[in-house]
Amino acid sequence: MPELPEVETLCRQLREVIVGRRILSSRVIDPKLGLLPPLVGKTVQSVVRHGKQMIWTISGGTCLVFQLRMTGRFFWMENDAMPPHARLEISFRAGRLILSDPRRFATVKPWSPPVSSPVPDGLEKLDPKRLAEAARRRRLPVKSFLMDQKAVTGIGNIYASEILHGAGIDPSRPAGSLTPAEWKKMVAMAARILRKAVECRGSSISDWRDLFAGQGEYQLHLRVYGRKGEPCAKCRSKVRRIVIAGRSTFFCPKCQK
DNA sequence: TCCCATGTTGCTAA
DNA sequence: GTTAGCAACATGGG
Repeated sequence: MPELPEVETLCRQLREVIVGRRILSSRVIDPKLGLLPPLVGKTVQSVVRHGKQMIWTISGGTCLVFQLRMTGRFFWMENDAMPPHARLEISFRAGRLILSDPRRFATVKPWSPPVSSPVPDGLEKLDPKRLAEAARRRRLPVKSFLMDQKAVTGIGNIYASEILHGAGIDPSRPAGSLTPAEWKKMVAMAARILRKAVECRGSSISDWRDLFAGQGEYQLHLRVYGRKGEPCAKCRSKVRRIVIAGRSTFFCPKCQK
């Protein structure tokens, strides 16, 4: 489920309620999630995002790396209710944090050193020249390249379609065929769209909810994703749906070349 | 019943 | 080495 804007939203909200707070108890409800080191009495020192991963630094030097995959969500609970599909519960003085995950794809892993990565993040200032170089001579569809977490981190299926539409680029084009000007446009659109989506606290197209169970609003701004057969916002041609690498891909055949 | 789903990994074959 | 295609993971909604 969550792509960069959704994970960023959770990180920002989590910082408000758990950073600097002591853990009173922790309980892995579904062991498929992963095993946790002892956390009771420790403090959450920081919550950062890299791509779609969320990384907590815990006092004493441990890091926890969360991957929410398709349906993982965090909920902050200040009463005794338990959301459905709860997989992990961590209690603080002010409330409980629940990781809920219907499809059970989410993972958490302890990690000893600080997590760092040379892969540029979609919210950072991407460098069009670096991207063009990484894509050079590659024939895979540019949409797959954008979603390759080893090329750029954080862009998933929804925002890939949106960014390509914004940049006017056909998602099936070989990644290596884009001109420097097209990479420049792509980087500008990625920054604009992802920033706006973060401001909107993500896209609630089916069931995404933020830490406080609120809906995001970016679904109201989606131009092509999920809009098969509807008129393109730019040229009124019909939006098409195709499948690339097994994933639904939405684009306008007239204004994306 | 079937198809679809905001993700990732691993295998096989071209 | 690169890429496409597929299955797997597991569950719920239309």
